[in-house]
Amino acid sequence: MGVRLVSVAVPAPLRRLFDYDAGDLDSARLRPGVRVRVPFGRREQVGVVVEAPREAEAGGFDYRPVTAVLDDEPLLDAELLALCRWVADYYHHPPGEVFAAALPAPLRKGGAVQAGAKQNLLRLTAEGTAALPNLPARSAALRALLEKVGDGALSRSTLLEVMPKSGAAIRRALERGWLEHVAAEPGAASFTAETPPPLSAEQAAVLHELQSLPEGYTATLLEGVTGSGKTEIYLRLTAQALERGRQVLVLAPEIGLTPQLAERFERRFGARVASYHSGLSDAERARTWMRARAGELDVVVGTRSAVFVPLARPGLIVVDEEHDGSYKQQEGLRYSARDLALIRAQRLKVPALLGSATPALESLHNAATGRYRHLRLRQRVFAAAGPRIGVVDMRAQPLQHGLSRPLLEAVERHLAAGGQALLFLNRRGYAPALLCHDCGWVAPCPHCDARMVLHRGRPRLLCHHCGHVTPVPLTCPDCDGSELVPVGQGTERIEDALRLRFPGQRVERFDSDRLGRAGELQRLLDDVRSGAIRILVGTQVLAKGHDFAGLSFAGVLDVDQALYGSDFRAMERMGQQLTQVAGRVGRAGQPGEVLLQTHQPQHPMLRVLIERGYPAFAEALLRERRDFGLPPFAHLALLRAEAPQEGEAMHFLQEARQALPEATGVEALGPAPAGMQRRAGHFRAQLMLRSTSRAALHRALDSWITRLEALPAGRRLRWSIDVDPGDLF
DNA sequence: AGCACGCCGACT
DNA sequence: GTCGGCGTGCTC
Repeated sequence: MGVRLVSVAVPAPLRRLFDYDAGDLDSARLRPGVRVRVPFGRREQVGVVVEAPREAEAGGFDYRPVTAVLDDEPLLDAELLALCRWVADYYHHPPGEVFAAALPAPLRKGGAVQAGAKQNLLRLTAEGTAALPNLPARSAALRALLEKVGDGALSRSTLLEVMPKSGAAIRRALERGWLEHVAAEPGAASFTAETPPPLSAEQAAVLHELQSLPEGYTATLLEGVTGSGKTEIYLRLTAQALERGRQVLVLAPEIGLTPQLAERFERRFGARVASYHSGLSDAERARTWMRARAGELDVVVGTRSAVFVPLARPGLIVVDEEHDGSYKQQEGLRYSARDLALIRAQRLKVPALLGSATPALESLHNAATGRYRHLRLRQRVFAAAGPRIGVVDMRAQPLQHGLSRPLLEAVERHLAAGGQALLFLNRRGYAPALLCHDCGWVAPCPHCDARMVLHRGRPRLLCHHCGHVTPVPLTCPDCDGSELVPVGQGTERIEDALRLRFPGQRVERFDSDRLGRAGELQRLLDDVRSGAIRILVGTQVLAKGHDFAGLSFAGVLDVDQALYGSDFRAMERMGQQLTQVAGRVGRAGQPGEVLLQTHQPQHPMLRVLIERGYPAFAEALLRERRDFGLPPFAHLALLRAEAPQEGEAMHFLQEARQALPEATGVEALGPAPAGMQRRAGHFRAQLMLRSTSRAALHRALDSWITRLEALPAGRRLRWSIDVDPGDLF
């Protein structure tokens, strides 16, 4: 007597599938991709059917029956299902957890979410157009709203993202008949669409080349300097895809960039566009996921996790700012959304387009070896040529709060000429350390090998690694001395210093502390564009893709910090950040200026970057990577471990190293304590595997992990595998 | 990850 | 004498 068994991915940290008795459930209902409720230990779980039911001999094992089938149609189509299985395989991650990562929370929990409901765009009516000039001065919100919509119809959801808190104004405008709802049309060329701007000759050439690619999968790296009009290329290609009745998936590195992108796509096509990122509610995400799956959306713009959004009619996948490190998830399932985007495009047989002004070394290498087509946009569309880049030798420079005189003078000069200035410092808070002048004590984090950072907005000491907070001590806990001095500069301190130095000029800070609330960034960006904000101080938030038309100066306050990062990607990131910051600068007809503060003005890599630009810099770095056998010339995987007791992680990793299968072109390095050994109360260490052969690396990982799971030492601590690690610490 | 089972310390 | 500490083992 046989049984019918069905393989289910159950959300548990176990690298295997579980078989259930299909009972008398119809095989047509238990298709792969369908969610099921199944008993699992003492509880019930929602899992995903991964393989069609199969007949099996009733052996000694007593399989438990499937409790309920949750979907009539597979929730995950064949492509998404295969993608998830591939991800579980490639990242050596528990399959159930991969499915959990791919599904928005409500679906993961077994809920049913309706797609349906057509999307409405808001459009300015004739009455609205007439009312706009006569609005009283105090109706600022209403005016801003009507002006925004006047530029082209937008959906309510995008509107709320780019203009937070405009909900009331929208309601009022609808009541007064100044705005109206229009149904978003499927595909391109709806009546609401804006007219595309003319292309530069260079853009036209690039577009022509992209449009004459063969059907099916192609991968293209679009290397375009800031302001060269990459987005316009995305839009034109999207137009083509929509005309063919296809959907487009656009990935952006961070939440702050998606609303503007979504806005541009909506404006252009009046089409059915939605954004997908962690700033949205679970319900919104689930709805977008379902609508994309049903083919009701034409364009999805989203961050990392959007790479798992199903597409009913896939036509194009775009990865904007493809070099950005935030495409790599840094915990749990450590996937790279950029890499997955390419895998998906390949499997879906659609083109993939990777855009960046500063491509990742991996992508440049892929282009050089012919895996990607390499297209370039070298000219800026509006601004004059790239900025003049100068270096301030900080040695023997008197500093005011980390600001040198040449830098302050440059800011002054540019402000006087009507420009705006940006100061970049990748360090939040007021000061990175608090020091006792009497005994030399420095406030440490009790849980990490790190110093507490002094914050002044809400005065406190904060650990940037574990979030530990303490009040600011008035006296030294060691010697009772009362002279505690903030050492070094963070963005808050620079902000204060600039306010003092440039009274009457609006200075604003852009970092994750300041931009905590959703929409705050959009508001500040509006004030930058209107010219109200004269000086911008901020962290990498400012190096990411925002356009500032009036910016004529950028200062990078601490280049050295990046020059001596301990990670093998530190130099690459430094070059990308400097180039991105420099790219923000320059107005029409005026080239702009960049100053880099450093104690190492002769640093060879810095010289290459400044004198010969990012492409030459990247080439030099690639040679270095080749010499040291680092990616992209070798492939890495990391076994990370952390334990509350010192030495435990190292001990486990020693055992793990012993358990490594016999050398098969795979080399083990370590174990070594992590760069910051103790973090959040855990001691951390890692063991690196390296191979020039991806296949060999994965073969080794496969058998190794099986042995690791059997290792008793492994059960007493947390360990994880990181394939293609983004950084080594 | 949960959740139960199991075998040693301070409480009504 | 029990309540409960978290080590260990299992989940079709």
